[in-house]
Amino acid sequence: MYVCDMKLEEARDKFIQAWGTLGSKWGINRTMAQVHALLLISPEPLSAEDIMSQLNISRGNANMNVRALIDWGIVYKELKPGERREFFVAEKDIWEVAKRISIERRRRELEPIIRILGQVKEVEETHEEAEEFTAMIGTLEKFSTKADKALERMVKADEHWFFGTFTKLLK
Amino acid sequence: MYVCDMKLEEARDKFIQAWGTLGSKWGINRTMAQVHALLLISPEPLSAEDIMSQLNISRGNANMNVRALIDWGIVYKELKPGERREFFVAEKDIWEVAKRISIERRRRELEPIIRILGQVKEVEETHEEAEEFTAMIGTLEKFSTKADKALERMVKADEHWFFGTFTKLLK
DNA sequence: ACTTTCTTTCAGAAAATTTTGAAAGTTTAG
DNA sequence: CTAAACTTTCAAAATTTTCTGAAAGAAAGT
Repeated sequence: MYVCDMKLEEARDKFIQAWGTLGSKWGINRTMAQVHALLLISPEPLSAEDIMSQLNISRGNANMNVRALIDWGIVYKELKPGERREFFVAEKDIWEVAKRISIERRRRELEPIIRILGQVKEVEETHEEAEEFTAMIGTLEKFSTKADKALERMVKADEHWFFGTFTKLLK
Repeated sequence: MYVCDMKLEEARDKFIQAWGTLGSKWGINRTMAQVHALLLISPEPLSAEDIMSQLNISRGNANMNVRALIDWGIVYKELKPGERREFFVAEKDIWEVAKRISIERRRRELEPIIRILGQVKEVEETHEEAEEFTAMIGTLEKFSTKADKALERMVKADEHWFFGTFTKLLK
């Protein structure tokens, strides 16, 4: 093994590790984030076997997390001609990745809470105590809806979706 | 127990539950989010005891999570004259809450990854393989830095806008 | 149809995170 | 100083999440 390879491997590992940690702080599991990191920095498509051996994880785990990444739309299956097995590549356009993640999280997390706020706001208004409660729920609902709309606009806008609308978010 | 109280309690519970679930999807633990929800919809400051009994959690757990919320700057200690024990109130201005959360997450999560990307980019450039790697790391670094700056600007821009409405929201 | 090669599933195991509760620490009052 | 009233800490227990690996499923070649 060459000295220079060592350095590159070290850097790769460090990056994969860090990306995994970041992911786990954002409600994405560590391994899923690591698989994503590995695919991001791999110039060539990787097979399930590659992912398993490079990250030291089981077949089932690798499969589950690759599938989840495909669900999120940030990893693609790739078939090589003359090869039976599947290979995987990450979406390399980071803006696209961020966009897809924001779409997914909006759908999975923001929308459910908005729905529940709507339900909960319909509590009987016959008590004084309820007034403060519904006022807060109303505020939260307004906020969530605004955030939701802002995200939606962001995603619909083109190339500069992020900056064009992100800075306007709170105005 | 009155029928109308039931309905309000139901709604409160449902909201607390939902907020807890949301939190757990965002890397905030369920109980911490529930304590936050409870304080958000409580017109009066609550004591540790109140939180323990309303959420059915232990003293240690209540204390730990209240402290974490205080660290995040979205819950405050409040001392009542003539009372020995401490009471807690949530920041009721949702924009302020969102701002504080974005400040905290930027500091705790975005900054560390930017630091690591910087380190990792300094890998030896003597191999062809390394080129693709450093290119991707560079892209990620640029993206993260931009996101970081955007968040910073957002928070700063908000400060101006925010002062106008600040006083009237504090009752 | 059968074999080979690869993918998916899922129940149980392992790991990580969260919670508890009792003990230790702190503060205030007398 | 001592007791009373709270708050904080932390090791062990409970819970939740994640991972494994063997078995079942699918697809392609012969």
